[in-house]
Amino acid sequence: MTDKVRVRFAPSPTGYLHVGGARTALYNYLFAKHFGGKFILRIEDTDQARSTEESLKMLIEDLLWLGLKWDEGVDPKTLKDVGEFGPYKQSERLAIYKTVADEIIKAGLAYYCFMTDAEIDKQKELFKAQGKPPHIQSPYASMPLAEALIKIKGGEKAVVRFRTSSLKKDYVFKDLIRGEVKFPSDMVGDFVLLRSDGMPVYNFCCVVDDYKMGMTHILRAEEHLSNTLRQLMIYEAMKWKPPEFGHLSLVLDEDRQKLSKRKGATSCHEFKLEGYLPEALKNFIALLGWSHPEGKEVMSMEEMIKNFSTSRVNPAGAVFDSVKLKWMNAQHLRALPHKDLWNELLPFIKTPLSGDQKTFSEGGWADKALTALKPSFETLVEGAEAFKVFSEEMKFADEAEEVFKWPTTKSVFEAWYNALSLPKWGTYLLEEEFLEIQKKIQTESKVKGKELFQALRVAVIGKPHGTELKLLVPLMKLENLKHRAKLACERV
RNA sequence: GUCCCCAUCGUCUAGAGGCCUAGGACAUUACCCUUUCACGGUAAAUACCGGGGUUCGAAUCCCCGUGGGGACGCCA
Repeated sequence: MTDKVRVRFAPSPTGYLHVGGARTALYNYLFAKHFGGKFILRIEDTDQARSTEESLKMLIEDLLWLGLKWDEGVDPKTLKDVGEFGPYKQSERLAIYKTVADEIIKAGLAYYCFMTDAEIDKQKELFKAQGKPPHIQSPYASMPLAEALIKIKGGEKAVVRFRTSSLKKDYVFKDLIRGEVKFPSDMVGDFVLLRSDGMPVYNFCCVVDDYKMGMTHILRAEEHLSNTLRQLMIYEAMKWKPPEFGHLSLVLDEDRQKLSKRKGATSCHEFKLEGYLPEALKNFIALLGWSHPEGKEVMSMEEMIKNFSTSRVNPAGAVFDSVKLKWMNAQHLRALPHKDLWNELLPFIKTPLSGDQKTFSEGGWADKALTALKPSFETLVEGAEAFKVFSEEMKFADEAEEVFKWPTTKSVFEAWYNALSLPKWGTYLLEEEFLEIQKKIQTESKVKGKELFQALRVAVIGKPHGTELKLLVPLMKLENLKHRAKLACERV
């Protein structure tokens, strides 16, 4: 086993990656890369009712989109194992768990339990009524192993339970994020290691895998904090040295509840569809519980890796603020070189663009269009919306109604239309040509100020507010401008 | 119910006993830039959950409350 840092992200594949899970994955990734260690993806699919290959593919898709590539785990395409500690899917490691369970049974630290669900429920209710903790007290705890084996040979189903009754002490460990945490051993009852169908249970396979896969540090969500006691007991039973643990706080919604699917977007997939950049999502999620030593907020992955430390991870729960995420996205969007921004934006633009518009070149159409429109959108979806002005039919906004009422508007619209109809223009109007027309309308119609500018804008984009016209107009095809001007004339 | 974790502006946070008259960011408001909007700039407003200790001195350490969260599964 190596001294190098080895950490893992161990999701159970039940659908797209949730932002809470994404943060756990990200912190593990940052931690691994910070120390030059390995980031491993392990698939916890022992709950066969919920785990499907379809879900696994969705999960992998999100992880890759985020750019959190793992060094060991499954191949994204074939789902075959990559790395020397495999298999990495728990459903393929059943024999390993069985061997370890047998060892614990042989040592007398676990036993076969034949209790039925009904018996368990009855006992729990009884204990609860007596104000006792609802811990199972199995009558089979004292059954000799040979006897239990005979029952099993006879076809009876049994779970394997870990024996906690003989352990009477506190379990203490130093959490990387929370400091010393102490659990009394009677906090838990005899818990299940192996289900009656032979499938291992989370707390058991987690320990076996973390140990066998050589994990040095476990960074996981707080909901697992109390599970650590059971896991520590298993490490002790096997005389294995436990890794170091760090428990991350939960990501909460606006009501300070654990983030759930019911309220807004919670999966990375949704943010991808809404036009968020993975770099922005990662940056934002990283800040949900971690901070840069100098308080820097907008960061690249390199900066996060360089500065990541569990000592700067906050133990308190963090509310997911989608407004700030949007701001963060805008920051990353605007910092992107136009060529890259254009490549990101293009798949979101559904309206037709001509060939000269689509192809990016320095100082070309797309470059200029981004300069003009970039400050007005914060997501790629909003960006695509902004680009509709170049190809989609114009709709007049409600705010335009007031402009239509001005007595001067009709003459502005007509002057604009007439100017555009002159035969001397090319496919596009140049900025100087537009300014010239504007000037001409002003002097000839004697309209100025907002009566002129807002009316012109309504004739161009259907709204009195928006991008500076001298930037926008030269990007619009003359025929489009003419068409729109005509529509405007028809309205008054 | 039992055990565990957590607690600084509305939100994310800085803060390791004196640098705190509590700093930054998002959001909010005002102003500036701009014949519009957005971007950008400047400024304002807003927080140490409560009570006890310890100390010359507490946001920071300890205790007790309170509040929030988590766990108590043949889920993970």
